[in-house]
Amino acid sequence: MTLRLYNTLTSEKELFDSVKPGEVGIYLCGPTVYKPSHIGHAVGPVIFDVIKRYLTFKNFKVTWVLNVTDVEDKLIAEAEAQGRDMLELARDLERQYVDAMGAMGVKNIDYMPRASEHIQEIIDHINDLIEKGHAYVVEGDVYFDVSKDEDYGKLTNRKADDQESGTREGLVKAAKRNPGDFALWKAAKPGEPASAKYQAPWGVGRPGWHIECSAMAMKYLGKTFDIHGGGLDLKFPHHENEIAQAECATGQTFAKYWMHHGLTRFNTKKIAKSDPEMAKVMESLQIANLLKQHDPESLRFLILQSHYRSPIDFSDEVLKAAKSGLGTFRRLLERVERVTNSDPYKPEMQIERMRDAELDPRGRDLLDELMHLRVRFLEEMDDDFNTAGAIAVLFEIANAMNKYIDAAKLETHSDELPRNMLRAAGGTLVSLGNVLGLFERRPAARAIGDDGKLPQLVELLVNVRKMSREAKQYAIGDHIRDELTKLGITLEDGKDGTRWRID
RNA sequence: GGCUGCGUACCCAAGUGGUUUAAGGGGACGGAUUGCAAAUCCGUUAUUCGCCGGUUCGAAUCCGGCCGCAGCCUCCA
Repeated sequence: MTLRLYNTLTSEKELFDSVKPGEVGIYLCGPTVYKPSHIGHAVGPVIFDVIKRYLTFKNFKVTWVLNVTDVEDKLIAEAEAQGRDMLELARDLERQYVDAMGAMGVKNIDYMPRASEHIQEIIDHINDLIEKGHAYVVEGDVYFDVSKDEDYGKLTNRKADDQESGTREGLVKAAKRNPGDFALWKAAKPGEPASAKYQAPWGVGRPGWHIECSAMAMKYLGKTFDIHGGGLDLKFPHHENEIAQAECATGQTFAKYWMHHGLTRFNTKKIAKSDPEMAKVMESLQIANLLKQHDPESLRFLILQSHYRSPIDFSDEVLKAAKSGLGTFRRLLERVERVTNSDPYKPEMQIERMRDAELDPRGRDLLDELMHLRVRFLEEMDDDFNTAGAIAVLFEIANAMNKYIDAAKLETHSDELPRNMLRAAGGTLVSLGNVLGLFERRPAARAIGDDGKLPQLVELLVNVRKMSREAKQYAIGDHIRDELTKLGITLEDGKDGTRWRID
């Protein structure tokens, strides 16, 4: 099975062939930490987390770099507005970002370099470009000269001349040789904080946007590496400029594959801080706020249920649908746990290891079906990381397992053979889910009240209800159940008694 | 004006030339099960893929035109 991925550079799905055999280097553009992150910021990390998991699953040794830009104009302005130190504010926001990503299961980042801690590398990079005639100094600013780069525009297929003029009006510095030239270094302006001032050979100032990424990517991954990713909105100018800087400096290919994920929208509009309409809902779209009301796995599930290149229209409706869908797996795993008496979240068995002697006819059928579904899952992932297709397969696996439990009457019979088969099936479901960062642990019971007495209270009501039902006083029992349902506690009467769960 | 994408059922969404007279999820409805529910299982919900033409033995998938939506060209994941 071979992995294919869509390369923005060629606008085609290409066969994946790593630069170094068995190793993969990935660079994802991370946040500029000047405002709390919103849900859209989670999309890249979640998808690339899956990409790393899958490549690791395919036995590649993966190095994943996600940068933090903490020296930047808007950050300076925000710190100024809040009367705080720039780097202190940056660290705060970075911590919030890391916590939120961790909660959503993003845990495989190898390096999170900060721009402020790579000033020397940036200066060296700029120096290199100046020496090679690709950049020039004007009054303490350094600009990249696009006219000296024949390949400029190759990522987004654009020529500087065709771009709408006027938008840059007032922003175009007279000192620039071409309107498309961009800053590699910005001279310090009066009143700017000391933490944003660095000494460079051509004067005091700070890096321009773009240069930190090519400098840090090359430091951690080498001059040529495999995958560079980011949001669609970064294609131009950010990634175009990164390519220009890096390739003019090294004379070799920067990133082999460019992957861009779709943008998160709200009411079909991109989530953008500068949009006044969006400003009203921004707060509710902050990850920290969303995590207070929704469990992180649902958010992750929602993101992965569409293809990474498609936009996601975020809303309560889609979130609710994602949560319902996830519930199917959670209930199934609970069922597996009950029936097999083993922890499905720590799988010890997989279907691949089942032997014929351990199977009855029904088990054999399930095994065949699951083997087939497992292959389909991997095929979906091989096809440009089609997580939506992969999740569809997981649902089919869940259906097959539920059917098996029903047909073999595993909830009322205790034959060891089918239970083992179910354990293995659960193991495969969970380990495939793990490739997507799902089903990593038992969902935490929602805490309602901190005194821990809730379970006892529910048990009490369940018992009272049981007594009334035994006395055929169904009205009382139904009342208890209905009222609990209203509180978000669902009762399920099974053959072996009543179970309950909190949604 | 230039450059990108996208438009699949009530909603979300996969599928980019035949293996699909279109996966999967949510919702709704009907059935099995249940005292009744919930959960689970079975079934129904697109002969059709924005519209119009073209290429082809064959198109949701390729080409052209039109309509609609979004992104970039200015900070942006």
